[in-house]
Parts: sequence; structure tokens; C-alpha cells
Amino acid sequence: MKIMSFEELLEEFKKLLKNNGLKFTAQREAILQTLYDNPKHFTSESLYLLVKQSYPKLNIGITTVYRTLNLLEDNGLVTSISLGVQGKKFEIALKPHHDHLICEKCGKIVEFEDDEIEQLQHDIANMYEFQLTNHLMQLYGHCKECQ
Amino acid sequence: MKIMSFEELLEEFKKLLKNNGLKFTAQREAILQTLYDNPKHFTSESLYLLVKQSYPKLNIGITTVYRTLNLLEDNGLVTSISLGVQGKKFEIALKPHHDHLICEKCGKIVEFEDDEIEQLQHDIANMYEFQLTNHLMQLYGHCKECQ
DNA sequence: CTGTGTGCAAACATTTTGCAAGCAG
DNA sequence: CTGCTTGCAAAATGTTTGCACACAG
Repeated sequence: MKIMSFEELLEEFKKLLKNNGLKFTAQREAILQTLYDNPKHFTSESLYLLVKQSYPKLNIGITTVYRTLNLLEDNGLVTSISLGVQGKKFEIALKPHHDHLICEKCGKIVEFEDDEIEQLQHDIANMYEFQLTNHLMQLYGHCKECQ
Repeated sequence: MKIMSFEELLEEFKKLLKNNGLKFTAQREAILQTLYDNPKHFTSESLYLLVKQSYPKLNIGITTVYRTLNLLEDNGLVTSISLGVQGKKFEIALKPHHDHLICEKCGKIVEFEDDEIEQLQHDIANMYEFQLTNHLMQLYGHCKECQ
């Protein structure tokens, strides 16, 4: 259910770097590849640990993970969710739109889609004469295990 | 558009404290009063500064603000929303939930409520066995004037 | 009186920044 | 070569904890 291959994603990333006078490095590639191969929600640290484990020779630093995630997010290649005290989670922006259920205790994230809500959102936008470009919906609560 | 008077809220708070063997203090009252009088979103620090300014004799500490906000949130008297990488915002739970339409060009914000969407959100939460505490829905687009 | 609440300072956790050395272009 | 990038350590944020004294019940 990927929208593009890793090669296409990599091309887009390289183009983005070139347009901004930035450089293509092994660390940036490793982070992008890891995000692509693991379509789940990462904290900065969990991504750092996985990249470190997958590419031991790179000896990557967590600083680079933070910097690269911010770069990717600024350019729309990853999206993030704020979890308050527990930080932020990131995922690669390769999937069709979906919303999130977020457990405030353990930080677990469940994805869902609901066409009916999408339709109602459009109805509301029409009522207020807004032309929609995007939306964000996050439901916070306690998951079954944390109740 | 307040649902209850401060006196009623205070009674509820005192009952809650008594039920948990906790004590009613001037600091806790000042925080509750400040939240009640200012129905907006506070960060822990902005609330701390306002309470400090409103009740200079109390010489309140930010520690107490954190502790009181957590107490109030645990008992449903305030709700919170996770915003960016840094922090959380709190607001007193006195208004029915409302969502936002945000114009990406002029920054205008329109509040709306939609019972049908609220119902669907609860249905989704039930499906995944989540106990909802809060939610965030923001629709981004261009308002009539900016199209 | 008893035990909870408070402010302070220190501890923590997470993210950002300064810097010298490394490396892409 | 040039200057962006990196990893490290230190700094900056935001939040929690340990402690001794204050005070509500």
C-alpha cells in the first residue's frame, strides 16, 4: 500500500536537497531508508536506536536524527504527532490520509479512516464557505490496556 | 456561555478534594479562579505567571501549578491538548467541545460544533476500545474572502 | 497534632546549539 | 577547496522529585 518506491522517494529527497543547497549524505539516506522500511510511528529516540542498529558502521548520533527529522518534516516527507510530555512521533508521509487515536498514558497510536467523518468535514467547510486543503483529527484517550 | 458559576465549580472541587483526602488551599483556589476567569488555553508557565501576578502575596511556585494542573486534569476539571514539541496547553472544562476551521491565508479561525461528528468519534473510540478524554480537529483551508 | 501541601533547588528527560573535524560537490 | 554536515558535549527547555518547613483539618 506504498504510494511510491524507495527509489522514487530518494529522487524526490535528492531534488529537495539540491534545491536548498544541501548535501546528500549516508546518514540522511539511512534515516530515510529506515523510515521507509518501517511504516510505523517513531519517537526520535526509537528511530535513532533502529538506525544505529541497522547501520552500525555509520556511528550515527541522535543529533543527526533530530536534524534530519526536522528537515524531512519541513519539506513534507514525514508528518508528526505531538504527544505532550512524552514528546513527538514521526511517520513517513507515504500513506493516504488517515487519522489517529492516541493513548495519553502509554502513547500507543491507532490509525483509522472514516469516510463519513470526511464527508461531514466537507459539509462543515461548505457551510462556512471554506475551501478545504487539509485537516487534522486526533482522538485522545486511554486504550484498553491502560484503563 | 459558562455552564456553571465559580461557586458551583469550587464546590465540586472541594468535594473532589475531600473524597481523596486532599486539602483545600489558597494556592489551589487561586489557580482554579484564574482558569475560570480566563477561558483560554494556558501553558503551564503562562498560567503560573498570571497567577503570580494576580495573587502576588501567595508567592506561588511553578511546581504547585504543575501539581495542581495534573490534579485537575486527572479529575476532569481541565482538559489538555498537546501542541508542539514543547509543551501542552490546558483549559478549564466548562465549554462544550468545539473544533476549528483555520484559514491558511489570513489566519482567521472559526469555531464550530457538530454533534454528528462527535458521535462518530465516540463510535470509532468504542470500536478500538478507547476511553476518550479529549480530541482535536482542525480543518485547514481558504475562507470565502481569501479564495 | 498529623499528615498533606508548598517553595526551593536539584534531578530528569528531551531537544537544540556551539564547535572542530570530516566529507560532498 | 568551500562550506555544509557530523558527533560530541554543553546548553536550553519543560517537567518532576526530594526535602524541610508551613498549615489545613
